[in-house]
Amino acid sequence: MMSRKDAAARLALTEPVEDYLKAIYELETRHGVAATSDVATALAVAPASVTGMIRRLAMHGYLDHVPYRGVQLTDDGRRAALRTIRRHRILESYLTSVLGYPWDRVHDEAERLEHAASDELIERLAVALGHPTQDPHGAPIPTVDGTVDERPHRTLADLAIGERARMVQVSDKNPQLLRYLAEIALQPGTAVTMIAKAPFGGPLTLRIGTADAMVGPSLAEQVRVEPVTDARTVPPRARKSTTG
Amino acid sequence: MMSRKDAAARLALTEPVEDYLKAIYELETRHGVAATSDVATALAVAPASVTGMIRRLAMHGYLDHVPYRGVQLTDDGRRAALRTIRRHRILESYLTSVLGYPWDRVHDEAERLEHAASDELIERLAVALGHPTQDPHGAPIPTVDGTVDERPHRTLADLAIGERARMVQVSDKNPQLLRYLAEIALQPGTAVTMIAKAPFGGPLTLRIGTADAMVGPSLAEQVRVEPVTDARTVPPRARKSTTG
DNA sequence: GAGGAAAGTTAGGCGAGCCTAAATTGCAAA
DNA sequence: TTTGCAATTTAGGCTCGCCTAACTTTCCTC
Repeated sequence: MMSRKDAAARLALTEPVEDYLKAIYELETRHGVAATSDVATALAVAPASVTGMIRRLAMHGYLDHVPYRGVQLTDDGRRAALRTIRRHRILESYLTSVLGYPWDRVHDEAERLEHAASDELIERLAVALGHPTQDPHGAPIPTVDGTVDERPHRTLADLAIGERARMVQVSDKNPQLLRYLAEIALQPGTAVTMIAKAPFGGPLTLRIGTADAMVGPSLAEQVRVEPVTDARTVPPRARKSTTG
Repeated sequence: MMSRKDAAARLALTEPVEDYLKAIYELETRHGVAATSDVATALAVAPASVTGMIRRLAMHGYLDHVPYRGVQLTDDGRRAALRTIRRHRILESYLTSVLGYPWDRVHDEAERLEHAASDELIERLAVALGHPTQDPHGAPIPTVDGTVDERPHRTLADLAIGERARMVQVSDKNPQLLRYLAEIALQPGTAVTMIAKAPFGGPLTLRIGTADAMVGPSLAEQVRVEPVTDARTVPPRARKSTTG
């Protein structure tokens, strides 16, 4: 029998290890529990590989694992995952705000840099940005001590006709979607009004500023919104050009 | 028999591969040829590990290897090495000039980032810096097409008494040395005059600006200088504060 | 020229992460 | 309750990059 304390040395936070913890964290916040096969899909590896890594992560106290039942992050695991996510989002913010990257191309770059950057670098970037609270896609940036505001949000598809809302977030992983949103000028902070919904899950018509845009239902499901509480649109943070 | 063309696929430029090519390039420019044991020392691995990697690199056309005689980079190998060195030096420049890193702490950070950064990122940093030609330690930055000015320079220890010279370069790998140089205000572009040399390889006295500084002979050997051709000191490039 | 030290290579092994194929388990529908 | 499928784990194997130990080669000295 091998308890987590028998582990010879602390597990090094290698690139694969950080990627697993991040993926498990994201699945856990979305579905409450991370399934082996979902982790495998997220990381593009075989399910058997996930089982192997899960065993190592659990042995080192990052996960609680009940065989055949799924995994849960421990406090240690959650802390490690949030550290990686903070790095990722700060990097994305810096790349867009300071270096002029378009928002559809920052994900892959941040994905690689997040494993190589030191804590000092990340904090210098955060300072240069004025300690941003959201990344360019509207995702909240965890603090250094590991707290995040992961409120669930409604999607664009949930809006009733005539309802007004403000876009708050979109996944950073779909460049094509991001390019389309840039085209119709829909970004975090933008207010939208639902104009019309075609029946049977057909396209939706949105008013964005003074223009109308037609969007498919699958797109609408990927865009998160929140109610507009004040009269006028207020962007959640200062934003620079993301044209590249 | 296996020629380099039989290699199934192109060798991936992984982190170790880039490190080996860079180390071999640096040894080659210093000593004409890279010895297995010197590569091993530079990378802190066992000589047998170097032999193994050399075989792979030679098989893929990055090196010419004559067993027991040492290695030479091919054009492909030199190109790959210079690409990594360019990334390293641009990163060091950005970290000091834009993010305020002290020059004794940029090496390790750049060492990790150089493997993760995309070409696009490196070129954006170069643009932001105005296409610098030297890094903070005075090392020349290779161009995108792989050319560098690697002129050999005399060292501070070579100066005759009364001789005036301009510091051009110092290794980025010795933080302690770099901190001391910062303390006596000696950096690339600074003019110095040799005031006195103690006999039997004793300490040297230098005039830097209006102050005199005593330096050991081993330090003096690590600082490269060139003759001062014009009347006044001209820094080779705009420089920002490196206090951190 | 011979001998030995130093340098380089070969042999054999290890861990991390990945794979496929073959069990095993859990769940849901009949 | 049984049965079958989907999810998961185990078994066994691979490559990369590293190691130590044992060997070969080179080269320097006598």
